[in-house]
Amino acid sequence: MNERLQTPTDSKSDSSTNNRSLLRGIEILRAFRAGSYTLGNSEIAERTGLAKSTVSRLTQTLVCAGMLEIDTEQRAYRLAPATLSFAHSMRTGSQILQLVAPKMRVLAESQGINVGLAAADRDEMVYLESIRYKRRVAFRNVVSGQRVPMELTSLGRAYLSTLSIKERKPLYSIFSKRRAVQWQASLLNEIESAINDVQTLGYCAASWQPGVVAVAAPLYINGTTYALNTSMTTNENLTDIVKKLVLPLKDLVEEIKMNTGLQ
Amino acid sequence: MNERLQTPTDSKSDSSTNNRSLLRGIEILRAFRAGSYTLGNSEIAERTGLAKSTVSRLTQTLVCAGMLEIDTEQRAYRLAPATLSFAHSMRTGSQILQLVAPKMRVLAESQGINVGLAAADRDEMVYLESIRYKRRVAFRNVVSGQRVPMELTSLGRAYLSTLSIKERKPLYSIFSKRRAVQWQASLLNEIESAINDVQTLGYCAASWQPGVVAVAAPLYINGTTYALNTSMTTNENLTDIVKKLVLPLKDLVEEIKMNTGLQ
DNA sequence: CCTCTAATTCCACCCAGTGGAATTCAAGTC
DNA sequence: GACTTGAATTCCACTGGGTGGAATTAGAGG
Repeated sequence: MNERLQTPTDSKSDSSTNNRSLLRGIEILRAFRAGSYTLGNSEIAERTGLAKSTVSRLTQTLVCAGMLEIDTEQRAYRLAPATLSFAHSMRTGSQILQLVAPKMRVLAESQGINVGLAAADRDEMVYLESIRYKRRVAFRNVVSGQRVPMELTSLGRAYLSTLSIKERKPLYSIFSKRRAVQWQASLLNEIESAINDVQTLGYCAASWQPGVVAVAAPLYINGTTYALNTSMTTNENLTDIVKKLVLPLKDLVEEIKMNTGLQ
Repeated sequence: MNERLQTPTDSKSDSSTNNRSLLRGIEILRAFRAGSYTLGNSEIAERTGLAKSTVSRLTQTLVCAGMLEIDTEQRAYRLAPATLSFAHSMRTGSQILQLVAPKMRVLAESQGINVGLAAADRDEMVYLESIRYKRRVAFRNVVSGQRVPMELTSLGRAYLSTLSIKERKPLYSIFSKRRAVQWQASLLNEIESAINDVQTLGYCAASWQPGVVAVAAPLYINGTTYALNTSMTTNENLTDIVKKLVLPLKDLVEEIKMNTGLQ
């Protein structure tokens, strides 16, 4: 059964056994990412490359199914409340989150750092949870479900380090297209070096947002690979900060492995 | 275009224009509700009434699409991280939430009560946001996306009050099946009386969980109906408490209507 | 090693889904 | 009010993708 488990990127390729309409319907839902809260049929058609008539029919079906709703003002579709409840049952049911989230909270509080847990979704990382240290509740933005680029973040690179070269390849080709300029210049090297770091030191560091330093490590539980990170806002030297972040991260990883009967 | 907007319950009926496979795929996802975090193919087949071979193929497709993942331990499927990111983009993009959530927070804080915003999904209500007053952050459970029964809650009844009799009918038939005993005895009367309350007083009250009293009012924005509620934990007399909850609720509704160019 | 259950694959049937073209709709614009 | 424009929907003939039942395989437990 394991060999049937899909790696993030063969999603589209494997058109043999897959139900075309269902794949397309999901692809339409996926078009509603950050920054595209409402979409019209033609824009969806453009993004997904589907025929307009097909999109029209599928969006109707998705409305019926309660996954989309119509924004009468904007003459467009948006994600329906049902999508929220999927996230809710996923979060409340997730054994990993149940186990790890409290420990993350404790660590964030005691060390004064941010702690995050993410998983891969195709070519991006998705936060399952992220505890931001010392943010006023009112200002705390919801990060659960937020996407960050796999190729730039410590989380993403930590995840990449767990893949075989064969699995990495298709992802690399996506990255190189998306960041054509940086790729040859430095990005590929950064990633490979980060992967090496994880394999030798157990973690990697990155700072993809100015003033924020993060270190991350992979976590293999129940056949799924996650990535844990610790981070903080700072303008100090990167290497100094890393020291403050690494030990807490390693401790957390160890503690979690203890609790899961070490994989 | 408006008449194409689907009311919650004709979801399944309208098999004419709809894509069967896509509907079925979504229905499979919907089987993963609270309490069913992991499901095997046979259990899914049972719940959805689909043929086992069909379920097998569709779950494979959903894994491919990144909506499900395989739990190797449990020999079953669970919702994938991508579902979280749908919720994220829905929440961050929602104009209503952007507008209302801060006001809800202020109200909860100033009045020492809980404030919630929900929308209908078929025969249930789904919380978009719920501000719980005075809960330690660590104990605060995530409620966004939580489902509550439409027929029992003030939220649900406030929503029902906005529907035409024709739209209510199919929902009533669901409720009467689900709560066969209570329905004839009292439930139908309670609901009708609540609807009447909303139409005359602008709100309705209910206490479906012991020790928690809630009042709710409908809210029509951008062609979609939401419901707002205020609630608190108490063991005082219901009617006394209601007074404390009603004014804040009405103020909030008014304030929101002001900001949306009153529909 | 055998048994039992669950999951997957096979297969023939056939209708559901497809995309292009035509039509309808909504909203500006003169 | 008629015209124009862009989008969304519906129509239609074609065909290949999806279906469910039966057979097969895989895995877990005794």
